[in-house]
Amino acid sequence: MPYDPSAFPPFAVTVDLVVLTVRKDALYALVVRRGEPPYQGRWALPGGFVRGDEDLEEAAARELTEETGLRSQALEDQDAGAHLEQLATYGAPQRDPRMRVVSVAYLVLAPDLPAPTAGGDARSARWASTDTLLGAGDGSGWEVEQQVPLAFDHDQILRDGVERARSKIEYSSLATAFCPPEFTVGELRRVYEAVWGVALDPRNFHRKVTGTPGFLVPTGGTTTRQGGRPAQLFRAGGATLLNPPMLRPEV
Amino acid sequence: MPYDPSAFPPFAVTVDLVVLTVRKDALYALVVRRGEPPYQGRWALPGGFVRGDEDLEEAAARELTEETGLRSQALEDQDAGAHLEQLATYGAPQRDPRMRVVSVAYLVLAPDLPAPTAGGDARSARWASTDTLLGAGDGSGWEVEQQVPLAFDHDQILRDGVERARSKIEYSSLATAFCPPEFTVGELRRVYEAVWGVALDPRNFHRKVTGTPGFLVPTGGTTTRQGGRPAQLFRAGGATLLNPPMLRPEV
DNA sequence: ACTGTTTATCGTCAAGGAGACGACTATGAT
DNA sequence: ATCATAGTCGTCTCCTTGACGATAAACAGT
Repeated sequence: MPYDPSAFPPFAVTVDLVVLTVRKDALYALVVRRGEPPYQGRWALPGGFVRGDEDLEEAAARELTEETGLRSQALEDQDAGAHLEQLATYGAPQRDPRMRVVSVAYLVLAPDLPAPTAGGDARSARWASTDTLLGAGDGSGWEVEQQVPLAFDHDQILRDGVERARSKIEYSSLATAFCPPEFTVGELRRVYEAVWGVALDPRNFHRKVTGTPGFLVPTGGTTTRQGGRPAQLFRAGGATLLNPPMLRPEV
Repeated sequence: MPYDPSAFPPFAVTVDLVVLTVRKDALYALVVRRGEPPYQGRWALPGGFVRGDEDLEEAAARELTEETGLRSQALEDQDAGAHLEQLATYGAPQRDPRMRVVSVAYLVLAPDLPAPTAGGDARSARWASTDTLLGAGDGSGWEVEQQVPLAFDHDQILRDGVERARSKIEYSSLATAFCPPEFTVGELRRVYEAVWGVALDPRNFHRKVTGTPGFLVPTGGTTTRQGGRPAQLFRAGGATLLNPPMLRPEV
């Protein structure tokens, strides 16, 4: 069958990025300010059109580098670079008022290090606390700063990304993607605490992560950067699945 | 900014369905025979183009009904109808030789009941064992029936769908989607055994599922359709998350 | 130098879940 | 009546978890 454009409606395909990091004991997401309509002046997730000859993940990695200077490696080698995985695809007919756009969202987990704004095409980018962005109040609505929703359906995408991160660190070693190449058990614990928004017992956490084969590999070094007694430094081990999982405390 | 078609390359967007069911103690997937090039005569996953005014999930539900007569309900009410959820999106530049196509795959879990082929536009459809389709041998390659790969990248999509189903029944009550509205503990156990390809201890399984609050609700009836002592009938309870999860045996 | 504070790490104990498996029950088939 | 088949209830042991005491090694201040 020859190429018959009349047989299907044309779509634009974009990638949107949920880039998460942990700083100041809270979960932060990268947002950029939109310089043009629609939603001009509003904050949005970074993203852009997929090129004609480019794979979806390639496009996501390209946008990530363009907007943050970060390199990604998807699942493969575990060296420097952020974790990147496909999140979900959003394609409601009216989600972009200009035309029919299907957006493939990717989730990126990165350590804190990168400078907030780096790349070229985003005029202004910043890290924003996901709690603030999503108005994660207790329902009483006392929050000082009334948050303007993100552009398009990006609030929903962000929510889905945060939820994916929250559940995924339960049964995988992905939390290490939020840490620098070398980190202490305490730093890793603070990642879990920030992502889940709970306090964990340091002793039980230490027992769990050091007792899980392949999760952590000691590098021999120690550090005192957190204050207190010097802590052992670790690298992420080869294990990607945690069995049994790290249990998220109830409610 | 006005609609500027030159600003982005046009894509076709399709949905592909991984429809899984359990029959004869094995996991089966729905495949249709392609009546036209490319891959003419080869088996493929059911699917089709997303219409211009249609949401992605709507398109998936429509294709499902067209090809199987099944109704779906996504996450919402838990009555008759198959479970439908988004799986992943595939968009490698050359995955369809005719043009640039991005396909949003959906996963459907259905009870055995439906007649293998129902709907209209698929000339020939059948249930095929996923083990056969994916050539799940032990690596020694002794299998009798040399399986021809599915069209396009559908082998990969099917693999991803099966893996999603396998992992998801661990920590959710989704296995009940493979069962008729009323079922016994034994039937539910056979679902787990078929999906995971392992044998489970009937006594421990019984204790686990009946002891998890909200998983199963007794209907009062009993049945003897499996032979042996009559078994209690249950419906799926409201709980969707299993905590603690059902543990998949090692290896 | 001593004291208090902070963070890391090791140990103990009790409660609960899971795997292994014995025993009993209620059907249909021979 | 006997057997085969499934379902259901218990028991025992091992392991993991959660709660929490105790010690260790750094720093800040007095």
